[in-house]
This record gives sequence, C-alpha cells and structure tokens, in this order.
Amino acid sequence: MLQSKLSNFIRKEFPKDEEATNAKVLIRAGFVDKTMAGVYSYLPLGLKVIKNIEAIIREEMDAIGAQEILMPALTPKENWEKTGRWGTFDALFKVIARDKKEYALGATHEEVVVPLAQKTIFSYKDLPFGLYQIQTKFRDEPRAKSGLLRGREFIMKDLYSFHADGDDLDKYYAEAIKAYQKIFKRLELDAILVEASGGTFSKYSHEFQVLADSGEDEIVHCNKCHFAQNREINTAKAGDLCPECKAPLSVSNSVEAGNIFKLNTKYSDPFSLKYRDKDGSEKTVIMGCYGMGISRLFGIIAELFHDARGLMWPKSVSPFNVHLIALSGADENETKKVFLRAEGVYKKLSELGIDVLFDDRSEKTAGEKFAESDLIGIPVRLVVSPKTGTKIEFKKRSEPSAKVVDFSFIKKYLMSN
RNA sequence: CGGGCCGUAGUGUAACGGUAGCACGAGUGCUUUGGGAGUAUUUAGUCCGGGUUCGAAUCCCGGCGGCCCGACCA
Repeated sequence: MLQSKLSNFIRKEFPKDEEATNAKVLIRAGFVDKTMAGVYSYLPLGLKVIKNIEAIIREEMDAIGAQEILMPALTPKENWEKTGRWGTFDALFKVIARDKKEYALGATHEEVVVPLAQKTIFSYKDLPFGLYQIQTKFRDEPRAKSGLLRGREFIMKDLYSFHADGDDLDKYYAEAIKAYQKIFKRLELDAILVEASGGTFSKYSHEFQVLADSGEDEIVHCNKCHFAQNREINTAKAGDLCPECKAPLSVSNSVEAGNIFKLNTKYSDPFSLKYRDKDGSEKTVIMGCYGMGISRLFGIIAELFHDARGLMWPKSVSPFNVHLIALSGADENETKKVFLRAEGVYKKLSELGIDVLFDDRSEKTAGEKFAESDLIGIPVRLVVSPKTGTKIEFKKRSEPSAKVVDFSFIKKYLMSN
C-alpha cells in the first residue's frame, strides 16, 4: 500500500479527553476514531489489525471443528421473553419499530442460536457440534470506559456448542480452552485461565485474564501453580497461601479477554431443545458458550504494546509486515533515483507476498516520516535514501539502532519470521 | 443511576467580567529534506438555550456532550 494513498488520521498530539492509554495511542496513531462514548470507528490501519486478530481466531475455531455462521444483530423480543432475559438483562438495548413492535439488539446470542440449532438437531447422531460467529454486539453499559476495553458496541467472537451429555461438553470445553490458549499465544498475550462466577449464565465460568494495571478486574493467582480465581469469588489477599500448593498468592489487576461457560440446559430448557437418544428416549441438549472480545483484544494489545513514541504491534496482528520509507535527496534528480530504488524494493517485497506500507510521500520531511512510522508501530522499518546507496537500512521497531543491509538479508529475515 | 472534573478554530492551549490570542494543522508561493524544517500569505473558534450586567469565553440556571470515581458489568 502506498502511504500517499492512505487517508491520514494521525494526530500530532494525544486527544485531550481520553485518559485510557489504549484510546489515547490508538486515536493519535489514526487507528480508531471515537464516534461517541463507548463507540468507535475502525479506520484503515485499525481495521487491518482487527482483521488480523479475527483471522487467527477463525483459524483456531475452525481447527476444533467449529463452523462459522452470522446471526442477526436485530433480534426478536419473544425469544428474550422465553428465557426471561427481556426483563432482567439490564444491558439489553431495546428498539421500537414504527408499528410499536419491540426488538433487542444482540448483546449475546443464546436466544437466536438455540432456536436455530433446533432446526438441525433431531437425534444423538446430530451431536456434538459448534457454531460460532464474529459480530458486533450491543450492550447498554451504564458507563462506557477505558477506551476500547468497555464499549457499548463492540466486536465479539461467540461460539456455542451442543452436546448429548455432560461428559461430551467437558471434552469440548477442554478443547476450547486449548484453542483459546493457542489464540492468546499467537497474539503474544499472557492470558491466565481464571475461575469465575457464572453471572446470570451458569453456575461458574472460566475467564481468560490478561494482566494489566488498567484492568477493571482483580484476580487472585498463584505464581507457582495454575491456581487462579477472580476476586469476585475469592477474597484472598496478596501473600495468603495458595490452597493448592501453599505458595504465596498474588493479587493483580487484569482485563477479561475471554469468558467461557458450561451452560448445561439453561438455554436448551426454555426452548425445549431436545434430541432422541439411542434408546429412543427424549433428552435435553447440553450446551456450552465461549466468548472472546475482538475489539477489546485490539485495545488490550495497544494498551500493552507501545512505548513513548507509539505502538509496537506483535508481528501476528501488525497492520503491515514492513514499513518502507523513501527519503528525498538534495535535488530533484537524486530524489527521483532514490524513489525509483525504493519502488523496486516495494515491488520485490510485494511479489514475495509481504504486506508493505510504502511511504512514498515526497513532501514530508525525514523527521516526520520517522515519527509517524514509530507511532504506527509496524515491527520492521526499511529506509531507502541517498545515504543507503544500493543497500537498505533495516530497523526493528523494538530496537533502537538500525543497520544497513542487502535485499537478500531482508528477504531472508521476513520469510523466516 | 449517584459523585467529581471539564467543554474556546481540525488539533493542543491562552485570555481579571472589558479588542478572543498563540502553536500545530490545512490552502497558496518560494526555500528545504536522516528525527514532527524555514519563510511570506490565507483560512478557521467561545457546545446549545435562558438569565445577571453598560458589557459574559469568564458569573447564575437548565440542557447536551466528554472523562474519571462509585454502583453496575455472560
């Protein structure tokens, strides 16, 4: 992509009305725009990151055999009345049509996916299976806050699984945990698997918590073993002993990046979601649900991966693989030569399948280009200038110094990373 | 939903109740080109509605909007 063709939403200063680090840096670097409190527009660079996160999640969901669908955001009131949540789910956005008919904007999709599954589940032979979607969710939060971390509209992946019995759910649940762990690893996030309350969804749940000072959750966790619980169900203090291994416990702030539940028959019951078992008897389908906030992950990564100059994206989600910068020369003739060389590098990299952001703007000064490059935070920066001759300057965003190398070095580096 | 802070060009900031200013950005010309460059010139603002006052960005009331704390939060 030519940077001269990229709409530039970069700002020279942080927005004054943002406190949350993720919102400050993402807005300044031109990845998102705040449309209103808790509601953001994803701009060209930000949407690329979102799509990269989604691609990783899709791969891991598909790997455990889940099938992608897309359910509506506009959902019927009757379904919510059936589960009793029309009156109890405070965060439900309700809309009234011109004929006075009411709808809910999807805050979660049990009320849609269960009647849907009913149309394909008849016998034990139809089970188990999983359906997931990536979609915009709406929740009427009493207070949107922390930038992308708690919005009123956000992108979420939600998976629902259907089983003949509890054992099968347990097996699937364990697979889902593994898939989630793979996703977090690919995103370069350390997510702790934490036991938590089930809220209104089930008796208990597991959360994937990413440690961050700005997080609104508090978790009690052991540094020696896997014991970890949300503070809402465990009031231990730092230094108290781990109930499992007796090592001292830590208490940390964290952000919930995923939450999974064994629903059992909580939502199959109200819709009479049943199947015919081997012996001919009718049984209720057992369910699990597995959520992951994609726009929240985007915010978490921005919150954690940055320095004073700007963002520092993990390779797996960076909006581009490489930022190639051409610098002007002392005169028009030299500039022309430099830009021609840079174009050649751009073409060769593109042919290798590398996604390059090429700063081909001739009117910008070197300082401005470097400052913007650091702000955008692509992991590798290449510079072609009168100084570099036939070679190319190579610099990692995470490292302070650059080196001058041949194209073959860059090719080797990019193809093996 | 309670409490606090706040709202001035696109952005960031100033202005005792008394001429709305500065910087950046943007437009145009020229000069520049390895860390947000220089110069000349142009552009653009007091959230909305009431009130007090000779006079309101400034004080008062109401609304709207933003952030933070709390409550809340599959």
